Parts: sequence; structure tokens; C-alpha cells
Amino acid sequence: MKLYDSKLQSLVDFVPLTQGKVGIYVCGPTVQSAPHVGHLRSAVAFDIIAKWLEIGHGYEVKLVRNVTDIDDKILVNATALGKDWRELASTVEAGFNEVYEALGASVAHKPHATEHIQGMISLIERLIERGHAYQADSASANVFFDTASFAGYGELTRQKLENMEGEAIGGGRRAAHDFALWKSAKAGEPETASWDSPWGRGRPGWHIECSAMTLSELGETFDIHGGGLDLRFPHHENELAQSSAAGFGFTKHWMHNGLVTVSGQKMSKSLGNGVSVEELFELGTPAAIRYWLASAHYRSSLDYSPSSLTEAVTAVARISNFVRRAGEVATSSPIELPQEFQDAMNADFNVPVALGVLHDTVRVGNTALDAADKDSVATALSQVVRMSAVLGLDLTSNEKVATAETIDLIEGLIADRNQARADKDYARADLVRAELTAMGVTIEDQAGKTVWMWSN
RNA sequence: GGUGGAGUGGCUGAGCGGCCCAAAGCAGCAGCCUGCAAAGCUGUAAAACCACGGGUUCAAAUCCCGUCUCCACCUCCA
Repeated sequence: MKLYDSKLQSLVDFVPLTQGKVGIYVCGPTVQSAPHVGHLRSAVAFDIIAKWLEIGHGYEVKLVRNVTDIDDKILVNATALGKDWRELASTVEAGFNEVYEALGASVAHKPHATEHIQGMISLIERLIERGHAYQADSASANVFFDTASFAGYGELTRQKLENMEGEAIGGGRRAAHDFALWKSAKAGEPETASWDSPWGRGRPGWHIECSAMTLSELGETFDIHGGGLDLRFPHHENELAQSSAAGFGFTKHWMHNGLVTVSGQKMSKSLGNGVSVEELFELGTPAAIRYWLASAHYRSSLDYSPSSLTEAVTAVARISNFVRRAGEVATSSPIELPQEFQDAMNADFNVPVALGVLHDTVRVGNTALDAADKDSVATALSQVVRMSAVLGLDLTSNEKVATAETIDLIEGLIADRNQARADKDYARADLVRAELTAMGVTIEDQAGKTVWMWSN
């Protein structure tokens, strides 16, 4: 299979470093405020990538997504809210975990920055020993990475130092692009937000966290490092510099997901065009949201609009309706995935094409249903279920989940309506139907019976 | 200034030298079903001169050159 390596800027054959095993590290959120749609896109993209490597290739995948739980913004936001920063971080993280869970994009490995302070300190010491980092001056605990000492600096994003804008020299920083590895504790910051180090009390810079956590979780060398396109510079460039300068092989491949846009512009807090997760969940089921997030190739930008989400709701309903109807006459069994689907996924995880195959299969299955061709229905059903599993689409979200009383009520109304229809009292039948609709119930008159489901 | 990416039907969105008079979905239309709608299914007309102008090739949406427009990154960001 091939994947697009965003450092090499080309499609490459993917071969795990260790046979049968794949290590993936994806940059997770800084838990400073509630998640937005962009976080979900990244999570779903890499979840599908991991699932395909597991289901499609049988690899044992270790997917790591870190949590940055100490950072300037967390401290600033906590102060503004009058909260302990640790409380804010854990509350926000719980919110992230909730939506990841809802979308089926949870990960088993979630290292926290605050749990890896010692690893970061060791790594910084190693960089100083090797001549790639320096302490600002004896009076400050600031430690910077010395970009001039590392010839490969800029190779991830193909930029030259002289062309880049940089930060003002100060605080012991020798060059505009030298970046902080360790930041001296500042007056007024909570005591709990700093740690002892050989250079004095302080806290880690952002980039060193990920280098330390990849080392701890995946070792000196691993297969894939991922994250949003906006993290390429400076974050990933700096991570690469740190880990390489420390003498580690680091990641074999880089993968970056495209950003979510609104009217063509990047969704971000600073632009104030962020779409909240709540808004998304009001418009669609988790399966529909996942479908929408996956409907554009992971490297393309994905433009948000309410109508694009309702389209996804309809599309998912088409798939789940087939599964529901087919399930009445056939059972799903483990089966080979359609070749076109496998080909699409093997071509740099081309999910839009894979979704096309899924819909094609649904159409084949529906045709078979109409023709009462049970064998073909069973095959299509099995394939659809399997493809949906790879894509992580939970098709059961509008299944009948209700209390016994509610079910009795609904079934009673349906019986009333059918009695009215039998009596040719259509006015009353329509009235009952309107009542069901108001309850959020959609009914479907099939040959000889009426089935119901929750409306989308 | 530097580094990447994008411009395909009414909309979303694939394709990246011949299988493309361009996948799939949504919307539209028709048929089936229905008491009628809705829902569901099936089929399907029209609709894309593939941003624009050149070029290469037997053959280009796909390669090359130029132009225009848009986006991202170079500060924190998934």
C-alpha cells in the first residue's frame, strides 16, 4: 500500500519498520478550551488510517495521541476563569474524550505532558551535551535549541532560515529561530506549574514534549508521525530537529491532515469562525458526522456548511436503511472486502472512493432485496457491514432504543393507524401518523406490516 | 519575501497520460409501492468545452510553460 509522506512530498510504499507492527504518533490537543471541528477531523482521519492498517493489513497498530496539559494558554485561561490550571486541563480533557468516544475515535495510549517531565529533562540534557542546546545565562532557567548547530533545520518544510520570520532576540535567545526547550518559571505563575530542573525551576517548551513522549511510547524510531497541516511549522520541524539532533531515527514517515474551513477560510479561534462540537451534534448523528469528516480525502481541506452535514445525514441513512432492511432477511458474516474498496484504501487512504464503493454495494444489495435474491443480499450486507467497520461508521445510531412503555405507545399508535386504514378512515390514520412524527418516529409501510424507526 | 496546496456539473466530491463523451453522494425527474402523502426502492434526461492562454503527445482534467484567483504555514493552532 502507498501513503503520502509529507516530508518527501510524494507517495511511498508503506512497509513497517518491524514486521507486523506499526507505531503511530499523532499530535493531540492542548487542553486549554473546548474541542472544535478541526480536532475531530484530525482524530477521525488517523483513526481510519489506524483501522485500515489493522483490518486491511492485519498489523498490530499502536496509535498514540498525546495530551498537552501544561502550556501558556492553559495557565492564562485558568487565571481568567479563576480556576486551578490542573482542574481546567482535566475538565477540558474530559470534554475531548467525550467527543472522541462519541465519534469512535478514542485511542488507548494518551500520554500527558505533565507525566513526562523527567523524560523531557533528560532529552534536553542530552541535547546540551551534544552541543545542540544552551542555557540562556546563569540567571535564567531558559534553555534554547541552537538551530545554527543543526544543519538539517528546516528540512521538513523546506525552508531556509534566512527566509523565515522569527522571534525577537531576547531572554537569552541567541538567534531568531532558536526555540525554547525549557522555560524559566515566571513570577505570578502558580508554584504547581513549574518543576525543578538542572537549570532551575520552570516548565517544558511545547515541542520537547512530543519528542520525549514519542521516545517513551514508541522508542527511538517509529513508523508514522501525524497531525494537522498547521503543525508542520514550527511544531513538527522543531520536533524533528530535537529528536534528530539527539541522535534518534525518529519517525520514518510524516502525514498531515488537511484543515477544516468555513467559507474557504481556516476554522480557528482567532478568526472567531469556529463551529462548536455541540452545533455539529445537533445537526447529525455520530455516524453522519464521521461520514462528513471522512467525505473529503484526508489531505484536502474540508469546508463546513450545515447543508454539507445534512447531506451526510441523508447518505448515512441510505446505508443504514439498507443494513436494517437486509438484516430482516439475511445475516452478515465475515467476508472479503470488495477489491475496489481495498484498492482505494491502499492508495493513500482514499476514503471518498471507498465511500463510493460502499454506496455501489448498497445499490447492489437493494436491487437484490427487491428481487428477493437472498444470497446476494447476504453478500452485500456482509460487505457493507465490513466496509462500515473499517470506516468506523456506527450504523445503529437510529436503532430502536426506548423504554418498554414508549415502545408500547408507539406500537399501539401504529396499530390504531392500521385499524383506521383498514376502516378506510384515512383522516384518522393521517392524524395518528402526524402524532408519531411529532414524537420523532418515522414509519414505513411495508408489504403486510408497518415498521418504525427514530427519525434522523 | 519564502514554502506548500487548491480551482472539475446546481451542491459536496473522486479521478492526476488512453478504460473519462469524468466515480460516488445530495438535489431534480420518472416509475414501483401507497388510500394519499411521507419514507423506501429502482431507473434516469439534461447538466462539467475539467480557472484561463500556449505547448508536448498518436492521445491531456491528468505532463510542461505562462497568467489569474483562492487557501495554508513562516506567532499559538488538529
